[in-house]
Amino acid sequence: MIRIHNSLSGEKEELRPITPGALRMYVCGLTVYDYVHMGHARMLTVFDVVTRYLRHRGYRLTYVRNITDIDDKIIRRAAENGEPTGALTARFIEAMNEDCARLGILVPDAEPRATEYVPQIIAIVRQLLDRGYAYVASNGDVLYSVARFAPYGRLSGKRLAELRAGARVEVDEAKRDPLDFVLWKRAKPGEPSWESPWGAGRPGWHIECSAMSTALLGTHFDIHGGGLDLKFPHHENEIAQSCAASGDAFVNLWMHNGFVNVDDEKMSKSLGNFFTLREVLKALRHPEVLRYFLLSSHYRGPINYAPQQLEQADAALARLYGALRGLPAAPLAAGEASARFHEVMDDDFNTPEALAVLQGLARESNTARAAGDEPRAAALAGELRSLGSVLGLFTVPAEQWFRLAKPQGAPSGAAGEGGAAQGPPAALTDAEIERQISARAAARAAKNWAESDRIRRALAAAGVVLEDKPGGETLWRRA
RNA sequence: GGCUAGGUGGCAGAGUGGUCAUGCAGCGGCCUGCAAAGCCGUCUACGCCGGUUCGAUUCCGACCCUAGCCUCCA
Repeated sequence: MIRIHNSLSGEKEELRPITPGALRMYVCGLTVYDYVHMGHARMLTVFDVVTRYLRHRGYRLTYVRNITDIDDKIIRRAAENGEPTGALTARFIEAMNEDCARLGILVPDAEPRATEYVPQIIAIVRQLLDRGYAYVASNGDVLYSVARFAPYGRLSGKRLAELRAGARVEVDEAKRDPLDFVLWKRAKPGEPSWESPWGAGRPGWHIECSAMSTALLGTHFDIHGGGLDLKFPHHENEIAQSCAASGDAFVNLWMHNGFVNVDDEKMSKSLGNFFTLREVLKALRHPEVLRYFLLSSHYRGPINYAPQQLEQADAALARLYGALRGLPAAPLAAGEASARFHEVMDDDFNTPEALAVLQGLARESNTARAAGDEPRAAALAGELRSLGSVLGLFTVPAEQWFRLAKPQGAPSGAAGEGGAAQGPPAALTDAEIERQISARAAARAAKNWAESDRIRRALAAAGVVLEDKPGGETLWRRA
């Protein structure tokens, strides 16, 4: 039984597919006017693991993740650049796809773009007008009348009166209620626009998700996800729109991933503590290190980004790869660890606990190997490998993993600081390293420890660490 | 001000009414020509004050502190 925390009830609930054996999930993706940042990376990774795990559990999951390719920020940025919005968004969609591929994010079953669903958006706006949930304002915008939707505020735990009392909502004379939000925005001169029954305009900020999820998954589906910051008002408004338009239940489970913080504050451009995925990845041995880091805390809690944390993830992951190294691929034998792994993952995707299970498996396998019980070691390593791959780990052959170098000069501090690189040690090629190891092996055979140690020190200075194995074999890794 | 999450050992981070999270770092041991890796052990953790209980880090109440949302945001 899989239990998932539902933001709507604030409690863990049993996952009960609307259609037996199948699941439909919609996740709010990116607004494409800039590069993928760490917050996006967490959202992408969290729902990637959700997808992988639910499929691993046998569900036929349809995963839809939208792309917002028209909005104020896009229009503004395109204007600043002096380029059409389409050129801007095409560029950043491509960049996003590159970043996702590097991070090992599975491609969703559909990635609808708002601009491709304008007819569906217009249809749902019309429906809301027909049903009396929307009105055409004096300025030509079509607005949603929040007061008409009784359950408004249920997801975010807010009441209309409280929200109004917050008084931080801009007063807009065209709105009957300050909390009413735009469904269809009348175009200003020079802005991209589409023809509609209410004149040339473009979709509001929230309606695209209602239109696209309905078009691709139907009016009632299983899971809707996104970052915690979308809970209000975006998801609250989606509920208001979709439920009002269809009269159906809309979404069974709402999942929200926590923020990426820096120095315990939410990452944001205004604070200057903003990191793009690209710059973070540049400092890592492999993107899997970031995945390990992201999965080492629970998806709902905050995660604090710091270079030191990535170092720890690098070391922890190396320990796992170390257990995999040098063992023949063994057929999977699902043991106690698998049962435990499923137990904790079934409980609202407890990835930190799942990683602890993997670490335990590594220790057991190492112990068996040290005792000379290679079949058992191989079986445990096989279990480790197969469970890890459910989380998207172990995409690199273990031997190769240790040949990956950790780049120098990790980005720390505020973005933009281009820390001066320390004199990087001359990188040795694999072949050169192997040659040195052969020379050292000869010295060792002659019990010439001075020469043997000299070579080892020289390699160490170049960032290569040696490990002599019992059989006389010497393994190496880049520190 | 309203609402919502949290405060765990040097660091990160799970979890539980009474045995161990896990990883990183440190220390001791085994192993090793010496190392490294690995294994074993170790380092008196659960914000503060009350309450319930045979027993609370875990349940209840008050308090302090932090973060987030209430405005675009993954």
